Amino acid sequence: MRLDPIDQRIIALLQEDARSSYAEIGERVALSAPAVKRRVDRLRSSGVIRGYTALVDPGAVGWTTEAFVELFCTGRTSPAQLKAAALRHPAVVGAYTISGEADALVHLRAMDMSGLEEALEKLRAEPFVTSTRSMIVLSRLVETLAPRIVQDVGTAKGSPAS
Amino acid sequence: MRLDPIDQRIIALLQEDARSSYAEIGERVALSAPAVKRRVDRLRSSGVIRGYTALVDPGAVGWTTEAFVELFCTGRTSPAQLKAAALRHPAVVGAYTISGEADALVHLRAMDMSGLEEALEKLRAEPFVTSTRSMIVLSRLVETLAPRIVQDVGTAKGSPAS
DNA sequence: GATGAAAAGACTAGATT
DNA sequence: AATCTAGTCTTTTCATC
Repeated sequence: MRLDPIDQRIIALLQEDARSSYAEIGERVALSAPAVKRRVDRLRSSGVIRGYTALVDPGAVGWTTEAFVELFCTGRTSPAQLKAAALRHPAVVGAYTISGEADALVHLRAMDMSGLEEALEKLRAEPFVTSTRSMIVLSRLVETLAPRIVQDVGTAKGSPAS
Repeated sequence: MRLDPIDQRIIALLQEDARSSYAEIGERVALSAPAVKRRVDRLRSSGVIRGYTALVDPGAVGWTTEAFVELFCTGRTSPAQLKAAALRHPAVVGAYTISGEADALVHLRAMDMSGLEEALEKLRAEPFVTSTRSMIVLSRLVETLAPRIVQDVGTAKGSPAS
């Protein structure tokens, strides 16, 4: 799907505040509210915008412990298999197949250290996991929950505009 | 700040769809719309809800390449120093101090491999970085952009409710 | 094909009970 | 916390470019 500059600005505005009104957005992109709504509807149905979410302070809701775990797997473990396993474990908030020594990297979040330990234990019990290497998060320095949109299409070379 | 079960359900509903109306939420938690708004306002001003954002498919906006990079730093590099550096680099979408061999883990997102390379190069140029170890993401299997809320306070032991 | 204008219905936000 | 009310927003329809 092709995104024109107005689409991009609308997406950026919705990333900043997903609850802003169409009228508000329209004001900033010089379009009427219905026109904005039509574009947003199209962006949603085409999958560019997957949804809207509230950004919640993990600590405030009791989610204080997290870790990144490198997974070493048996010979031929498929990404689909890994994905299915990741989805089975509710503590998994991110999972990626990666290059390098390990086969996958899993991002775990738990309420406390014992919860993390329990989640890790369950993960290690997966039949295809041969070993793991854990990196416990000591402090979260930065976390951009939504991918920032490219502001300058074609000119940017790997660095998102602020 | 204390969250009662209704607060938690409201948060969960807003995480599912940050654009749902107060009336809609009120229906599902058996409260009037104004009552829901008051609670949401309180959650926002107390910092439990930090904001609302649109979830955008990174690929759809040209953000196709990512990596996790372990940072090895000089003797005494402070978390504050790391954080400041991370914020200077727009490709950094996540940064954590960690236990284990490395001192920090940085999550990078770029438009393509050359963008990633460039971002990595800049990161390595930071004076406190002695070496790095990169894990290029081959495929994103799972990514829960918002931390899931605990549904059963006190009973859950490290695993978020679905 | 996309935009703007207008109208009906729904929602928000503040005051009151 | 619910109700009420005025003002605003959303959403559909329709005409226009």
